[in-house]
Amino acid sequence: MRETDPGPAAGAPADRLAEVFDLVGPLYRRAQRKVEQDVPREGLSVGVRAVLNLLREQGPMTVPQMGRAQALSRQFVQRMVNDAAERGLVELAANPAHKRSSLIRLTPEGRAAIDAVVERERRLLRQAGGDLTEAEIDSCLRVLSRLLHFLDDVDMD
Amino acid sequence: MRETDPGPAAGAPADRLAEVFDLVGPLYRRAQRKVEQDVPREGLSVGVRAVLNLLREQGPMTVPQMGRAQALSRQFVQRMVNDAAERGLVELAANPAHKRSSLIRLTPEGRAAIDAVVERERRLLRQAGGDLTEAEIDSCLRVLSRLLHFLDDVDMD
DNA sequence: CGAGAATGACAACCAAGGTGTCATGATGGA
DNA sequence: TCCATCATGACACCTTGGTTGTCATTCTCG
Repeated sequence: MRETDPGPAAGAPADRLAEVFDLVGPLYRRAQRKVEQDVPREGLSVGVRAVLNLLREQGPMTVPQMGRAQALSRQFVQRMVNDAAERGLVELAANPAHKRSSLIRLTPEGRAAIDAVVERERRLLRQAGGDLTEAEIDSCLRVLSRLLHFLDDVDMD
Repeated sequence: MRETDPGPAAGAPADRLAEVFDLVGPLYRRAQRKVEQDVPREGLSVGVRAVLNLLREQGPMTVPQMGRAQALSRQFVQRMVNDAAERGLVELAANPAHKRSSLIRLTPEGRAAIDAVVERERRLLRQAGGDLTEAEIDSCLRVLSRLLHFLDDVDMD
């Protein structure tokens, strides 16, 4: 009767991948809520947190680079960076490669702020980890990265 | 110098879990964009798609149930359901368990619409699947579910 | 039966994030 | 070297996913 019959086994790989797909939404919302209720302690917003975290992990980079890295528009990242700069969390550094587009760098205050946030998140995740094995988490990372890169360049039909 | 030193190995489980955490944002955004550019063919919005998909997978349920299932507010789901109902994609069915809160059910049109969407998504995901093994995807599902349920009940601090 | 919980309806609101545009400055090719 | 072009920053506007708050109703259960 139905044209697509997932069946009780739900076996095919693409179907399981679809399950992953469906988990992303709820997960994102809850994660965001957690971050939202934690991050204000340092006076950050979710967007600013994302930017600082990126800088924390990848080192100084330009605004457009960050946009690409996080799948966000250049302009949005710019706003977050400006906001962070006003609060003294990041600063501009000369970019040898491009004169106009300066590198954004964490200030000591910025580093302290994002470190505090990340540290709390990790404490939380440690609890969540439970009996999950490294191998499982690695697989998860592989799957998600694959999905991420794939969604990046493919257009739907 | 830094209080949290991830180190080059990035080994500890909680750190890897943090990586998963960080992937969720970009993934969500790209996934959402894909869905956004696909879903209008059936005249759906992202929110309506989520509702229909839920009904498709879990069968008829009430609005509050759906909200809980997707980590969305009751009211938001209600809006989506009302919207879907206006378009004839879902219909109300008497709920034996609660007289006031009716079960929401897919109409044939609704089923056709969501099936079409899901089918296209699956075609896409099949491509994305590539050489990912079932086992990897399973691990991924386990990790994400764990994370999801954990974030659900725990409060920060 | 009465109190309190659950539901639907509706309004107000918030914030994430995108888009469009402009001016300016960088860059690379003829 | 100069010009066409691209990339960047700045700013305004908008969309919309999603929440919160409130009220009236209805259900449920002690």
